Amino acid sequence: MAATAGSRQLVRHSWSPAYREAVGIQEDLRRRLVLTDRFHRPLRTVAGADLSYERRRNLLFAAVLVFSWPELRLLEIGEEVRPAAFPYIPGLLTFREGPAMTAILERLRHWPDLLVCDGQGIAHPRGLGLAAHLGVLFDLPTIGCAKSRLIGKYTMPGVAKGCRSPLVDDAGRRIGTVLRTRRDVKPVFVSPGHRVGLESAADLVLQLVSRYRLPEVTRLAHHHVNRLRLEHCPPAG
DNA sequence: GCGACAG
DNA sequence: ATCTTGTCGC
Repeated sequence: MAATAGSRQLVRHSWSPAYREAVGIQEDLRRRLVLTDRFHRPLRTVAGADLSYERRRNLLFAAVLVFSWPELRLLEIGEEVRPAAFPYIPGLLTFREGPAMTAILERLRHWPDLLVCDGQGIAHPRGLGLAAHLGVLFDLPTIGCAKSRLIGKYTMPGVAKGCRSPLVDDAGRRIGTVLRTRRDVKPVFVSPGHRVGLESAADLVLQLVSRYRLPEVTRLAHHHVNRLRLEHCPPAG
């Protein structure tokens, strides 16, 4: 772990650690997490990040889309295409997706006030899912909005849009919110990343939702990486 | 040993 | 995440 000058990423570490080393990195970065609302300034821009994977060529297609807040006008698209250099291991997703995401963040011209990631925030075995991890590396306010559970217990929230129930860890501490973003549709799992409180994380995600299950910023990022993949890997070959 | 397991 | 065919509904 080292401090860095001349870049937005304030902390650096290996992106190809052995399992035990990766766990150590997460445990270390976890101590730097800020779990209350500490935005650098009032919200003016919000970004969404997502990634697509092409098996045959082992390629990752990542994108970060920056939008104005609250109008959600698209301001910038950051992209990165590169080989996957780390396998998917539950609990170590950041080591697979992190390199592409950090490369994009380093190049953005519009630095977002908030980043929403497709994955967990603190709802993670060591309290440092993808969103929390990226937040600490850049001291960037982040929220994790995952489509399924990694850890934690919960009761299913009501079927109406906006219904929520707490996500709780084994020690009984609250780690996130199971949020119904659309009537009768499977809820999302929201947890704070960095510099955002538990309640605010769910509130913000709900504000970012329109008529679909996922918040607009990650939904559009998802669309974008799929387009990006099709450009590089046309259906036929 | 078994079950669980973001993307 | 991807792969993969059909199916159901607005």
